[in-house]
Amino acid sequence: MVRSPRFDKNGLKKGAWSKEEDDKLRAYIQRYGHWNWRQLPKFAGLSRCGKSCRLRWMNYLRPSVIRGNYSKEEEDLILKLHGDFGTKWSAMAEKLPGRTDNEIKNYWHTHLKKRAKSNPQEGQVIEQSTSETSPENLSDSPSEQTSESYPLPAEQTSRAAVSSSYCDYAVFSGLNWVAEDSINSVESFYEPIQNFWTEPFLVDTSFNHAWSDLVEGEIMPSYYHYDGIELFNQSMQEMEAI
DNA sequence: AACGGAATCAACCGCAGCGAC
DNA sequence: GGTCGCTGCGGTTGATTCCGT
Repeated sequence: MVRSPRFDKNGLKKGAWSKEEDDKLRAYIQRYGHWNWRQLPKFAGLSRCGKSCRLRWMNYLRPSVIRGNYSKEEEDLILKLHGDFGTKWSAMAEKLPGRTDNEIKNYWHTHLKKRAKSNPQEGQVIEQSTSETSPENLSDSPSEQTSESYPLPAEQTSRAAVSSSYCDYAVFSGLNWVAEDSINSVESFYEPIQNFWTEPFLVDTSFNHAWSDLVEGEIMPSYYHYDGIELFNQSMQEMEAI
């Protein structure tokens, strides 16, 4: 089901991701977030292009991604959203927290396209019966509508509330932490890396400033050499121990 | 049991949009 | 206003699995 691994002319790996690669990417983003997808694989020690890393994270490794069968309600909503949005899969994904655009797209092509074709009226029927979940009535916050439309286990609901970017790695690590929360909670959880959290790239925008000027081939900015690599390796060991 | 076509889904590719300079 | 780099999106591909014969 997955493409066999191979290397392109630039030495970048393509094809299926190994568990080791997944672990590296997950651990890296858990620690540092995805401050720059293009540079990320270099610092994470991956022979992948940034695009591939981003896709793997967004569609597979991201903690808020729900894997598993689609419920009848989800199917109906996808049918209806397809009527509203067409092939705007990312817009549809926003209304289906935990499902990725790629996943919805695949599911549409493999399951729902035929259903929609054989019963073109279905979307309209669904629209009437599920008017409370129509885009116009949906909250701007995906997580809010999720908890109403599709009750999720508490853990999933809280995860869905923190959907992307720099928050994901914190959620993944089980911190139940969101951006607005105090840094203190993180510091107390991860005592050994408190310097990391107080360094410049703690703040979203500072990621770029702190990292974008790196010299090619330099693994970490000099002032992060110890904390960065050592703690990254430590993180990997911690994960393996779990 | 063996084969072939259909179904599935992770991953790739190319392009558009956006912000920075 | 033009160019460049980066990100995200939608369409497509291809390896694997499933299922009927």
